[in-house]
Amino acid sequence: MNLFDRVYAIVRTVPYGKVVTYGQIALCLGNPKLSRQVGWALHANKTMIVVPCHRVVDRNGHLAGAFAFGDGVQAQLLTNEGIRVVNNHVDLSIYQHHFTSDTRIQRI
DNA sequence: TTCATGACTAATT
DNA sequence: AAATTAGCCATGA
Repeated sequence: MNLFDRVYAIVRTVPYGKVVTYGQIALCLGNPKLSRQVGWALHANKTMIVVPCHRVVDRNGHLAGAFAFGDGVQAQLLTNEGIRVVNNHVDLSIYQHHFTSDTRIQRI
């Protein structure tokens, strides 16, 4: 299975109204150093309708740049899910999704 | 095979 | 606190 497909599979598990970090996904892939490839996978993602890549943010809760979705689009999508987005930033302590058992616990 | 690149992260200025 | 540097590694040329 491709790295990309694994990334998509993980991202699809993120529930409505929650977000995850690239590092978390990388950790689920087995190597926390893969965070860049995670972002790259999402960049190459053509099925953004199926894969909720707007729920993926960086370690600080900052949204992706405008180049990825279009200016303000990701913020709007997250807002529609009930997530408070301020200045392209979300509060991870509230909205970060906690992966279950089979995945390692992410740093807080 | 070697080189450059990137939706990242951590450490240093 | 903000900017820069360095490490990371799967792709594509």
